[in-house]
Formats: sequence, C-alpha cells, structure tokens
Amino acid sequence: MSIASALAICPDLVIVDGEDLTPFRDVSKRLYALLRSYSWNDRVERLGLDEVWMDVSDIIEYNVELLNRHDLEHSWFCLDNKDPEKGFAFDARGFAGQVYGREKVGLEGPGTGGYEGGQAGLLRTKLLLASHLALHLRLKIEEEGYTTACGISTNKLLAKLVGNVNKPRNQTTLLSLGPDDGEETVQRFMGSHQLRKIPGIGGKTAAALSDYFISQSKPGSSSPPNPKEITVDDLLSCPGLSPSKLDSLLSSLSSSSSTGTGTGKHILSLLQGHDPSPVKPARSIPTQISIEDTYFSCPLVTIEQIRRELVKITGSLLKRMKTDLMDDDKKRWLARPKTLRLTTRPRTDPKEGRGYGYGRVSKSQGLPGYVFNNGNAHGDDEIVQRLVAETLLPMFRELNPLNPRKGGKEYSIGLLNVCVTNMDSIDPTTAGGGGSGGGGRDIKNMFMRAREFTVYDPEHEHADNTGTQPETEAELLEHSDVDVDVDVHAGDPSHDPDLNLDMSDTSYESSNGKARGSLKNNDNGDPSTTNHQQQQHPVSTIHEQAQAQAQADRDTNHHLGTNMSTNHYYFHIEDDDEVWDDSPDNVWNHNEEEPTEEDIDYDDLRDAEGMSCVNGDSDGDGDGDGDGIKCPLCNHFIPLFALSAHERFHSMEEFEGELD
DNA sequence: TTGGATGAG
DNA sequence: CATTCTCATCCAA
Repeated sequence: MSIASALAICPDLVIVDGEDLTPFRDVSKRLYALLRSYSWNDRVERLGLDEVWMDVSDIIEYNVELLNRHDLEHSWFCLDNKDPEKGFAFDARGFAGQVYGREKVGLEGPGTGGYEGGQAGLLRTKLLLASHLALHLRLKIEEEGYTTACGISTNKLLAKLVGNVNKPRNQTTLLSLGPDDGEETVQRFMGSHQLRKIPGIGGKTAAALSDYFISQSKPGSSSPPNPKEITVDDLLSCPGLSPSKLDSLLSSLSSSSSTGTGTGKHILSLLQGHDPSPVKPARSIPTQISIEDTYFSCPLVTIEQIRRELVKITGSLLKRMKTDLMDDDKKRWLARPKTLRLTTRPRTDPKEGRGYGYGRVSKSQGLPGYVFNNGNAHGDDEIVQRLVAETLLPMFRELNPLNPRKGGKEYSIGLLNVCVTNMDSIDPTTAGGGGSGGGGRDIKNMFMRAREFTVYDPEHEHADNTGTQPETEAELLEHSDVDVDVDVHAGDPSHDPDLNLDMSDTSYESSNGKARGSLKNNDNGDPSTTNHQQQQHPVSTIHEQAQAQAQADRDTNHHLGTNMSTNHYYFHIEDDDEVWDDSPDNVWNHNEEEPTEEDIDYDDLRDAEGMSCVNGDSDGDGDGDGDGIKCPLCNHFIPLFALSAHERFHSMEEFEGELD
C-alpha cells in the first residue's frame, strides 16, 4: 500500500522516517556475529544486510562421523570440536524442515535412514545433518527476536534459490543426490525458474536471453511469450543453444555478469545449477564505504549548494568510517582507505529515465591522512570542511566544468556520491591489500576471540541426554511450513558437497515494527515440493549435453574435492591437553590406508576396558570426560562419547575400500 | 590504478 | 511500486 492511500484511510498515521538504516546495520552486525561464532572455517559471507551464506562442510563432515546409525533417534550434533558437550540433541531419522525433491530413492535401508547407501546415501546424510544445523541456527536467531528463512544445498546458487521456496519463516533442503538421480532434481528445480530469478542474471542479461528465445520460437507459435516469464527450461530447450552462441548474445553487453564470468559457458552452468564460487571468508572490513544523495526534483545549481551538500555527505561518511573502520572503543583504526572518490550525475534531463546508475561520472584521488586524526572539541567539523574545500570541490570542478552557455555559473547536479575505498588494512584477516598472506592463524585467533563473546546458556546448550530440545524446536517442527533446503553440487556430485546455509529474508520484527513484507512471497508459484509434472523435453540439446557432462564427470576421476573437502578433516582436534595431537600423522584422513583389516569387536573392547572407562577417570577431574580407549586400528585415543562413531568410521572405510 | 557498467538487496 | 542507497565485481583503457 502506498503511503498516500494509507494516509487516506488513516489520516492520523504516523510516518516514521525509515531512511536511517543504522538500526538495521546494527542488527545485521549482531546476527552476523552470532552466525559467525558457529562457524569453524570462518566462511561466512554476507550479501546485503540480511543474507548470509555459510559453508558448513567441515562441521557436517565431523558430525557425520559422530552419527550413530543404530540410534538415529537420539543423535547428538556437536557444535564444537573441542568440547563434545556443546551441541544439541536431534532426531536424525528425518530432515528438519522441508525438503525439495524426492525423499525415497531406495536409499533407505531398514532403520538406517539411508545412511548406508554409498555416495548418495552419504550425501543425503550430510544434507540431513545440515538441515538440523540450520534449524538450530534459526532457532538461535529466533531467540534474538528475529525470524529467518534458510536454504540448504551444496552450492551458493542452489542454497540461495531453494531458500525462497518456503519463505518467510522456514527452511528448505534441496535433496539432490547427484549421480543417483541423474541430477533430475537440480534440473527440475532450476528449470522452473524465470531467467531473471537466477542470481547473476540481471536485467540486461535476462533481456538478451529472452530476446534470443523469442527470436527462436516464433515459427508457428501461438501466443507471443511474455519475456518476463521465460524460464530456464524454455531457454535450454532452444535447439541452437550453445556456449559460443551465448557468448555472442552477451557480447553486446559492455560488461558481463557479476559472477565474474560473462562467457556463455558460465551462464549456461548457472542455468544448470552449477556454481563453483566458494563461500568467502568472513570479513569485518568493507572494501568501500560511500554516501550518496539524489536531487532529482531540485537539482543543485550553485556551487554553494553543492558545497553544503558535500559537507553533509562527508560528515556522514566520516561517521560511518568511524563505526565501520575503527575498533569498538574507537581508539584505533582497523583499516585506512587510501582513495577518495567523488561521483556526480548531471540531472537526467529528458524523459530518458535510464537506469539508476546511468550517466554517472567519477573522479578518484588519494585520501589525505588528516582525516584519521581525532576530531577536536568541535568534533570532526574542521576535518570535514577542509576535505570539502581542499579536495572534493576541486574534484567536483574537474568533473563538471562550468558550462559557458548556461550563463556561466550554473550546474545541474542530480546526484552526489562520496566514497572511500582501497582499504589499507591493519588487520591481516580483513579485506584490503596490506595483508601478509598467512592468515590461517589469525583467522583462528579471531574465531577464538569471537567465541569468548558467545554466551552459551547451559540450560539450552547442555541439553541432557534424553534429547530435550527447546520447546521452540518442537513447535517449529510442527509447522509444516518450515522449509529446509539442501542443495547438492550438481556439477560434481562425486565430491563432498559444500553445504551452504543461506539465511535470507530475515524479517525484522523489532520494536519499531518495520515489517519487511516478506509475507507476499507465500503465494508465488515457486516450484513446489510436490514434484509431479515430470516434463521430458523432446529437443533439449542442452539437457542432453548436461546429462552427458554429468556422466563424464562421473567417469572422470575429478580432482578430489572442490575447495573445502580436501583441506578439512574429520577429527582435526587441537587441544591443550596431551590427548589430542593435530600433527599430520594424527589427522584422520579419509583417504588414508588403514593399518589393518581385522574386524574389531568394539563391544568387546568396551567390555575389556569397561571398568577403567567407567571408573578410571583418566583425566582425574572426577568425571568421565576424559575417559576413553586407544583404538587398536589407528592408535588414536578415543573418548567414550565418540567410540561408536569411531567404530563406524573404520567400518565405513572398509566399505569404501571394497568399492575400489 | 582508474572509471564505467552491471547486479545484488 | 519504483526508486534510492549501498556494496561488490569485472573489464577495458
């Protein structure tokens, strides 16, 4: 409802200026930090204020090992590889939230929940675990007073898309099982989307693609298709479609799509649900900060007007720099931008209401060092005035030479933007150039620091072994609209999947009650979780190519593991006591040969060591925490809680060994 | 590097 | 509802 009509109905309506995004930024930062505190690898990527991807591959792989397939109902999800008690109980017999795709593909052996099913079974298990992790995180966010939607899948593209399926307060797992379902699920899911809905395909690209489809489909066609409604399936069914064809279609666009690839090949892979882009490491420092204002109805004409506006903008900018680029006590700069950029746009004169970004011109220059000085008693006013007078106004004049025809002294400015960029980062873990490469330790330390601020409520975190979850989970699970999406890396199904959580559309329902209107998404025609219509495309050459490619992928011995899978381990535990050792020899590497094939009867082991396990208290702290046994297979010390998982770990390796 | 353009939320 | 504001990325010069 427009404000005008709202006022007509309710004349006393109080209109609150929503222009100030500060409270939203604050909440965003808080929730981002919350999610980040759960990450192990610190791959937590923000998109805008209210969306986040997490790569949880490592957490999932760890918990796959912990899973006891003999008692799935009372499973424990471990959230901290240093503290087995940090985690939550869950029922691993089913997915949390909703699933897109078929659940039954003959993977589920009796009582195993599909755990023993070879590759697809393992993938399914990982997605299942991820769905429970997602629910847990969403509940944590609900405890903060906000609701979320979430998509779970094996790459960012699919996770993001599938998160839309059951907005606004649910999660959806895209249950794609790689080779075992011929990637039908991914293709069906992708195919039903309108082109414009695919992240990375914006207005320009979508228009070009739609034009092409229309030009190809006119013969004998009855109704002219609406360009907006053309789907991925439509386009892919064009007989002549090929990567090079797309290249030429898109070459007319001066710049290519934002995913870093303008090539038809990449667009094509997007349409097929492939997305190799990794979840980027968390960043606390933005690459740029800018403030802009438009003066559409009242363009700036005099230099004094412009100066005043520049002062306003620069003042806000300096404030933003201090909140975003200084540490919390505002004592120290964490990063210093090196470059100052001024952008202007002449008032878009005629009817040509081109895109918002049309006709901008900019000029860059070094940012003077004095802006990092502490403001004096007058605040930052002097700094701002000086920056405007000495730097920004000269830049402005370069950009906008006086127009002699206009009487000599008038400008017509519809937009001003001041931006600082090219961050010189003090902290090597953040963005910017200065970093000295070896960030691994720093990332770890940062993570440890973040963890200190994470409040673990014992009442919730240390749920007892009876598997009690907060009641809210039960409530959530009752809602059939809770939607969990798991996305499978379609292009490389043989790999350990990336599991990306896409927390999107966080609806802020805080005190000021600014509904963000995500409810409207409830009724759209998104691909439903009931998948009946199984349209086969008669001429879909691309589909055939995709099938062939998928088969080729399966045949080819691909580099093992995309990004995450090779460098993340199953039990890579470093701890301060003597028990664990993360030296390479002691990392449990999935690919390692096991020392022996002998069957080990773990029950016997338990029995043999039983007394010492129960009473031994090997860590001498009076409880059983540190107790365990030494595995005769791999010589590792195994805590009791992990014994059955460890057993299964070895049996899995045997199983996989048989496959080779 | 700089500047323009595209795309995202 | 469309426009605005902000941030990120890519490409060509």
